[in-house]
Amino acid sequence: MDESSKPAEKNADFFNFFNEIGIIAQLSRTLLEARLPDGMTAMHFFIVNHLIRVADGRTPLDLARAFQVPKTSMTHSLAGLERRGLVRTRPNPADKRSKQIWLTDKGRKFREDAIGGLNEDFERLAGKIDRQTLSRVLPDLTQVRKVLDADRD
Amino acid sequence: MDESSKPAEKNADFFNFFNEIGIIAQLSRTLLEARLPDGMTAMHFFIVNHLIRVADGRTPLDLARAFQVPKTSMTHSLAGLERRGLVRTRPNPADKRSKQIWLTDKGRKFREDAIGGLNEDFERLAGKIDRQTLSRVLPDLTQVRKVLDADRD
DNA sequence: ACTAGATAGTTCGATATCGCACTAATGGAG
DNA sequence: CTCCATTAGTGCGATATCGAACTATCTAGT
Repeated sequence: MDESSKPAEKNADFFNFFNEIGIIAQLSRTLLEARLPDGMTAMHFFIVNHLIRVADGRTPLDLARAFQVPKTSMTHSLAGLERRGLVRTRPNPADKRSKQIWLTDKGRKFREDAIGGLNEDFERLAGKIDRQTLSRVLPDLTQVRKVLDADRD
Repeated sequence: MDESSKPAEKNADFFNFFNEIGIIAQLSRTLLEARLPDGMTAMHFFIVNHLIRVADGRTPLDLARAFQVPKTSMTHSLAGLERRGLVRTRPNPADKRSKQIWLTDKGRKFREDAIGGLNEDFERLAGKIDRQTLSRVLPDLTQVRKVLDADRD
């Protein structure tokens, strides 16, 4: 059996790919969090962003599923957002066990400020990362993401 | 000023790129952690893997820099590895403030077991993700990673 | 050699993540 | 209608992350 047929060699591309992905994810998360008010996490931003991009009034469980986190984690993150006045909670009229999460004006402003800051970062990076590179790679990333998403069952 | 020249539109590629990266990173981290013994984190694996790929005897600060985490976090992660007997700590002969981290046999086996499990995952995914796709995208990811890495200063 | 600033690591406190067990409400089978 | 399995959310405990402050040691400038 020659060296290159060992699984470790054969799967080196997977290993390297996920390794680079993980590093980029961490560095970009750091960029994002540097643009957020003190004590706010990337998850707080993701939740607010999701509520704008998809729609207000999602339930905590909807959000937990959207980000693939346990519902107890979402309870905690939402408590932080509510304590800071970025979202408001209403009982779900269709299900008394459930809640709906609505953005406040303060929540919308929080997102706009963060995105404004990020755009500064992106302008700076645009000199060193070709936008074409990103758009060329994007479809492949999307495909990988979909496969992984479908695989988790 | 037309719509597409607004920063939000102009930087959409950055946004989408980092968004996909973040999702893939989280899904792949979940895959990894499912292959680790109970209570072990992805960071534990990364540290052990780094010690094998680069070299034994790194200091905690070396490791903290390599993973871009605060040194206090590294102290904690290393304590977990040492408590489980996967690494051993020696005083650094060249600097009495410092320590060296050495792998134990148990640590090497821990890594091999995890990689063995991951290879099963990769074999399964190889049916749905073309290895060529990964190797095609890899150079671009590496470039982005290097730019981000150089940018953090 | 002395001293001041830098560096390696830890401790501590605050917050985040997440599994388990619990309550309340729902909804389907009979 | 009555059960009871399922579902939405929370409380709690264990562990993880990380900034601030601290100790010990090193090093550069004089």
